[in-house]
Amino acid sequence: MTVDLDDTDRAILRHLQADARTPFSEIARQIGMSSATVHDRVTRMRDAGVIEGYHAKVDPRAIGLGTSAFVGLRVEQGSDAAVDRFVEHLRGLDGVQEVHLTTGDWDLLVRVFAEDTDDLRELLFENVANAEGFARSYTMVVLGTEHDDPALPV
Amino acid sequence: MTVDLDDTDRAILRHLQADARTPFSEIARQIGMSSATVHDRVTRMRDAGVIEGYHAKVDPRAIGLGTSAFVGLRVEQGSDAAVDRFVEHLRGLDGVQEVHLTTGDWDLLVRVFAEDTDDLRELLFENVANAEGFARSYTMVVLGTEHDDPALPV
DNA sequence: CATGAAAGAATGAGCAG
DNA sequence: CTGCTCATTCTTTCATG
Repeated sequence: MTVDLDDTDRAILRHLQADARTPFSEIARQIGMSSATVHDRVTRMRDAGVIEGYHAKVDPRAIGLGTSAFVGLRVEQGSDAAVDRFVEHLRGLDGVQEVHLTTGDWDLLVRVFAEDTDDLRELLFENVANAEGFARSYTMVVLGTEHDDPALPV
Repeated sequence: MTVDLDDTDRAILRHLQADARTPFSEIARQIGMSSATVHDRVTRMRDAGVIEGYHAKVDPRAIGLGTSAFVGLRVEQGSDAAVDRFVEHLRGLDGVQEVHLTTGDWDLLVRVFAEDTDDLRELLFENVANAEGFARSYTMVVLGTEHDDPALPV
């Protein structure tokens, strides 16, 4: 699971995190290596699971998802199995982007997207609060995203 | 800001969200259009800001970031200017990936990555809690990410 | 929105340090 | 073992209908 990465690998990762469609030849030029080498390193990092994928980042508002929120969720009698079943249910819901198990007041912290507050209410009341195992929720509506850099510090 | 997207655009977005390096020719084949058309649509959506970018998704653990957390933050006398200054400070910190303004108990909800709990403590105590305007924080350590789909439902 | 052509990139084999 | 050169194939890109 742990992978050895040298400075070359890290430089490549920085480029691909910033723009996953940068031509390998361009990355090669910038780090002073041949594109074959870049190709090689990238292949190795994909195979090793360091690079999990390449994804277009879409503006939620542009596709009509103007509302988003973080929702803290508590599951009844937070047993492992109960939480698992609940997570499975959440995973199937449109608009649920991330589900995290966390320490603190809730068992789960969930990131959701919705068209508007009506849509959000529907998602929460009809699809989350009605689910088996649900105990209570705490919704933090996102008023603004001030920073969102998909790149990790490599 | 609002852009009209037809079914073709949406199909293209689904492909690029799932794998941003899918050749346009392959997308074209799957949606029954020429690659020139796909190229055209993609260019338009990039220019319109619908597609904000393409990013490699890197496994945090593979690069030594085994710990992550959501941190709720309260800013002293939560005036706009005070929050803005605080956000600016957070933006400059390594490991701070997202900063959201939210409703609820905190002014800000922040997603952070760290090497381990020691590194997380350092980030929070030395770089966040010491900053001007800081009032209090509430840290939710991520014990597990059960779901993390970068694709929005288009 | 498609066709077709020109430019450029990805990919893989084999070679060199 | 790691990176490079080279050649093939495939993709991107753009002018045109």
